[in-house]
Order: sequence, then C-alpha cells, then structure tokens
Amino acid sequence: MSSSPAPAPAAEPGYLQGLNPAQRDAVLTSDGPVLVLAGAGTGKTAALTARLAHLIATRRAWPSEILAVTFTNKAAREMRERVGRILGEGAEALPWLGTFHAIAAKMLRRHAELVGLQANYTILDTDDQLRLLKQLIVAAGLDEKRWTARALAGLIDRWKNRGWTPHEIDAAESEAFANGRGAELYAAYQARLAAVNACDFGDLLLHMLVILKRHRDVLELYQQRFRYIMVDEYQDTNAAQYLWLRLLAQSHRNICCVGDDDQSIYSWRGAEVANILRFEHDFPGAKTVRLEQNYRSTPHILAAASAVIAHNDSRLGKELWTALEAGERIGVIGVWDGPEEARRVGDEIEALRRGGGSYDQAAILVRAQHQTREFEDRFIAIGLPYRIVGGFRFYERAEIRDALAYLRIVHQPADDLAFERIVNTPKRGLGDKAVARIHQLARAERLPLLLAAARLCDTDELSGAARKSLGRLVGDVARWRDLSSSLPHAELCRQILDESGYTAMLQADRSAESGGRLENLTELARAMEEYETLGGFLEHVSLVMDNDAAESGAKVTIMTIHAAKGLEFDTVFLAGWEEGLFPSQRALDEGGTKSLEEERRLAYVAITRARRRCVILHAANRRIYGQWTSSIPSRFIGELPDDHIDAETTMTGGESLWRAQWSEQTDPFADVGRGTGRGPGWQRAAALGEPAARAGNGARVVEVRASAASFAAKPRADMALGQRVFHSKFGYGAIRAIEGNKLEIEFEQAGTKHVLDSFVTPA
DNA sequence: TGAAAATCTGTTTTT
DNA sequence: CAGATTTTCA
Repeated sequence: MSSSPAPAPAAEPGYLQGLNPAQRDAVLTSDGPVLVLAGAGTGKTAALTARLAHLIATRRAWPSEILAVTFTNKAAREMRERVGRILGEGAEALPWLGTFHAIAAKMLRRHAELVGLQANYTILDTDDQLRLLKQLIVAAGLDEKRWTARALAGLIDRWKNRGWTPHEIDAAESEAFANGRGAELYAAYQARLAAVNACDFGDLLLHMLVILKRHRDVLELYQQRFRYIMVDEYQDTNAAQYLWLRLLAQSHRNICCVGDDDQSIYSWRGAEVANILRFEHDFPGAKTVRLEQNYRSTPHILAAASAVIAHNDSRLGKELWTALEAGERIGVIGVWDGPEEARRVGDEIEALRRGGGSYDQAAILVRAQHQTREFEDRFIAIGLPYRIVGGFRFYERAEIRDALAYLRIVHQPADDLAFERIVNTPKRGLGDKAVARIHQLARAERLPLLLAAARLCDTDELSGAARKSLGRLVGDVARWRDLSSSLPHAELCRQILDESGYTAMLQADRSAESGGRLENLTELARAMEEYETLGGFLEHVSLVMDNDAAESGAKVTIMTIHAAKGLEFDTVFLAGWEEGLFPSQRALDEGGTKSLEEERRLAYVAITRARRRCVILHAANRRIYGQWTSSIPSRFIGELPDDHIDAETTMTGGESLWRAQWSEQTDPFADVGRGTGRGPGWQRAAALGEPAARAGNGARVVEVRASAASFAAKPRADMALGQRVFHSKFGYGAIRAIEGNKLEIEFEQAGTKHVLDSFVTPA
C-alpha cells in the first residue's frame, strides 16, 4: 500500500504479512495433503491466494503446474486478480485456475475423441437437454406427463455427479424412472449426445473422469503436470469431482483442500459433505489446519450464528472467535405480512442511509428467488435503488438463445438441437410436416439434420415453397460458415441476424418487448468482440452463465442465501424466516434430519454474511401461489440465544393469531373459503377489492352473491370508453368499444384488437 | 395457421 | 399468481 520501504522484520515475503499463525501454517505447509478448515470470515481467500503466490514465488512450481479449482467463476476471477496483484504480471498465466467445469471442458477439448466427441463439441444448456430428453421419452413410448423430461434430467444428473456411466446403473437405481427403464434412457441420451457432438454439464466432469480411468497415458500426463493441487470450497465437491481429484493427486500428493463443513449448502446438487469429513482418511498423513479467528463479524453476530449451527450433529467442529467490539445485537422483527416486511426493510435501509450509510453496504438475503419480488415491488414504489442478483440471465433470454443457435449451427453443423431451434425462426414456412420429413431422412440415413435438409432439397419430396425456403436456409448456413473464417465473429453475428431475417422479425413485432430484444442482440454482438474465436465465445456462454454485468452506482443487493455465499455486507436483512419457507417445506417433508441440517447450515451462512448488523424478519401471513397462508416463525429463530438478540413484534404482527381466529368466526362468507387452505389474509384481499380472491372451485368469491351469468357479462368498473390500458403483449392502448367483458382496443403499437378485459390493466 | 382463451403447474438453491 | 402449455376458434 504505502510507498515507504517495508519495516525491518520484513525479511519475509510480502504475501505473508498480515497473516495470523494459522493462516501462515496453511500457506507454508506446501507439501503433502493439507486440509484447511476455514470458518466463515476467517480470511480463507487471503490464505489461499498467499499459498498460490508462495508456491510460485519460491519456485516450487511454475504457474502452469498448479491446478487450482473453485466453484464459481467469480471466485476464480477474484483469485486470479489477487495473485496477480501479489506477483505482479505473470500470474495472469495460471492456465489451470478455474471452476471444475471450465477446467474439465478445457481438458476434454484435447481428448474429446477418446469418448467419441470432436474437439468442437457443443455444451448443451438445460433447455436443449430437456428438449432432447423429451424426444427420447416420447420415442420410448412413455407418457411424457407421467415421466417428465425434468425428472429424468434430474436423475441423470445425479448419476453423473456420482461418476456413473449408463452401464454402471444397477437395476435398483434404474427403477427410479419409468419402471426400470431409467438406465436404458440414460444410455439412449448419451448416444444421442454423441451423435450430435454435444455434451451436457455433468458430462464435462464424467467424460474426463472416464478418460482418466481408462487411459493411463492421459492420467499420467496430468498427474505429472500438476505438482500442486488446490481446491476451494471442498465441502461442495461431488463424488465425480472427488474421484477426479483423487486420481490427479496420486502422484505428487500435494493437495490442499480448503473448506468449511458448516457451509456445505449444495448437497441437492450432488455435493457430499462426506468428502471433507473423511479427508484425513483418504489422504493418510494429512495435516489439518483450522482457521478460527473471524475478521468479519461482531461477537453478537458470531455468537448467534454459532448457537444455531451448534444444533447440528455431524460436524467437524470449530470455534470461531473475534477480537472485534461487541456491537449491536441481532434484530428479530415479526411483521403482519409480506408487504409489511418489505416496507419495514425499506424503512430501515432509508434510516441507514440518513445515518450516513451507503446503499451498497446493505443486502437482503432470501431463501427462495420468488421472495425477491415483494422487495422489488416496494423498492420501485419508494424509489430505492436496488439490484437483484441471479434470476433472469442474459444468455437465457429467447432471442439470445436463438442467435446462439444460429452461431452454433455455423460452428458445429451436427448440432441438431440448434437446427431445430432455428429452422422456422423466423417463420419461413417450414412447419411440422417439413421438419418431420427432415427428421425422417436424418434418421434413415444417420445424418445430422442440416445435412438431411440439404439432401432433401435435391429431391422433390417437399412442396415448391418449402423446398425453396429450406434450400435458402441451408445455403445461408453454408455461406456463413465460409464467412466465419474471414469475418470477425461479432460482425458475422450481426450479418447472420440480418440475413436470416431475425432482425426484421423483431422490427416487425410491435409488442412492448421487441425493442429490448433488439438491444439485447446488439449487446450480444458487442460481447463477442472480446473473444478470440467463435468457439471460445460459445464455451464462455455455456460455462459462464453468471450475469454480474458491472452494475454501477450504490444499490441495495437482493439475492438468495446461496448466491451470497462468500460475500459480506455491513448490514444484512434476512427475510422470511418462517417454517415452511425457511426451513423450506421441501426440506421438512422429504430428506429428514439431513436436509434440515443443510437448512441450518444455510441459516449459518446467512447470519455470517453480516459485518455489523443483522436483522431477521418473519411474517405472520404470506401469499403463496396466490393464496394467503398464515405461518409461524422459523425454528431457527428459536435457536438464537436470548442474550444476543433484540426481539420486536409490530402490533399487527402480534395480533395475527387472534385476528385470524376472530375473522374466521365472524366472516359471513367464512364457509366459502373453508377447506380451501386459505388463511386469514383472505378477507383482507377481498375487502381491498382485489379481484383475485377466488374460492376453491375457481369461481370468484363475489359470485356467491351475484348470479354467474350476470357476473360473467358484467363490464369491469375500471374500464370505460377511452380509458388507457396496458396489455402484457400488445403494450399500451385506448378502449374504443366495450361489449360486456370484451373490449376493442386500439393499441399504440399493435393496432386494433379484441381482447377480454381480464387481460388488460388500467394505465 | 395463428392468435386468444382456457387450463395446467409449480417454488428452493446453480456449475 | 404468473408463466408455460394446450385447446379452441376464426
């Protein structure tokens, strides 16, 4: 930092300065297996980074001889930057620092042929994967409603996480899908993937695992190369990753795993806490280092978090301590309902702001993504700047995926899924029958769809128009492929979008969103400019799905607890601590103790994100799938020690039970809602005139009084001639005529349409 | 064939 | 309740 020379005792390298004895131990124990148990906020990343720097600075290994694995792209990026800062330039070239998936993808490009792929294989996203599985399920003569693609995808993913190839699935496992046909479908799926030269996420790891197992020479190559192996977030590794590491570490045995069993929150994704619990057994002679001094949180926060996690049984056990001042107790606030929760948090944040705090020092952490909505609504209303992490991702938008499909088919002609996606987008008169023909020929001749399509154009099987249109598409793709070697790919992308008619299609679309879509495509082409090759860009897209586009300005962060792992904020609001929401109903229903313990670890992660202040909220009533439900505070709140909390219940919240009881009895229509699971908030909704309140049979509640016929034809009170309205698809418009509940609306963009009143809102 | 209406379905968490 | 999917109608 300072420009003055380092003080006298600095015979030691800079990267050790500021490290405590335990951290030093972790850094300097370079050889042999090491397990670093790093509690929350104990300077794990600092130690890990210093260790990496140490290995390089002392010439124990070249940067290219170190395998450093992280779980997120963000963590990898951060580590690269920090090592770079310590070592100056040169560390930029840490070729084997990255996520498991990115590293596996890189290796697999080199050895693809060993598992029947070509080096330019496509990495499928979830959408493509589901589409493919659906086709297979239908082809197998199964009812796709009973046996969903989603379920099969989940199952196959689990198998891959465990490192099992199709023939390793035993009958009992296979039983889990379609009466024992699981393994058969898994095998068919893998065959299809190979045929279209593609693999899914799980395959990146599994294929490489298979290669390392079967090909001694490849294994030895990497065993020799990686003198040192470092793994971050070891508690989150799955079986396949574990087997991978064990194979690679065999020769040099210099493996250092950093993790915290109390922060293991990804078992649903195949992570096995057991990996960290049995490290010493797997690597005999392993040294264990515990990082227990916490630099992040106040004693109150730490004590509360420790008390909660102490309720878990299977732990390695750590005792965190801090030298910081006591600070504020944890706030526990009970409110009436979701909207009040959002209002309350908004108020608190504004108060913080008035007290000189900045918005970006505060975060709201939720259990499930849908909880963000309540806050978003409120913050829009009061104009509080916020940012939601996660949720809709750029590369998942339809127009982006369409554009990518065009690029994919140009890059990799066997990519049938990409072909299917674009063959009639934009519309070019190639309907079901034409596509079916192509499929037919492809299957018969064992050709990729694109080639089959080309072949089909030479026959007279298709009608004139379809044939001409298909011929044009096939020709275009061929031309774009030629162009791809000479044209910068961002330019190629723009050209493809124009020439395919995609841009024109969006321009012709007068709906409210089309403008944004065009902008997204411009942005896509711009993003491509940062990549050397088309293949490199496509790989980036599939591997780096994160969307933290450098948001500028001070904003409050709203995100899930999972997304918050590894982050810290001065003030943290933990919303929705109610039974059924957190811990989630699902964890309570299935999974038993194991998943409850995982929920508790999630609670631990949540609390330990806070530096100075942590506020936990719970609401007495919440609307779930549009139904009001009353709820009780989370058991985790009960596990917080009294000495470290300040509990506060708002008047309305405190009344909740009484009020619920009372209104159920006196409400004249109570029987309407009885047995439908509707909570006490129901008549609140009705009283406010929300048209959404419905009885269990789907009829409007008001209908109890009015006859169905008269109600159905009754025009909405808020709709009058000339009224300006908004339609989610057509945008803004004005009512030209009203006929019962049917409206004739002249839209500003989309022209005149006939629409039911329930589809528009007053603007 | 496409758009509008009815019907279904689902809620953790993500590389 | 909202988004996706399926069915219906012009």
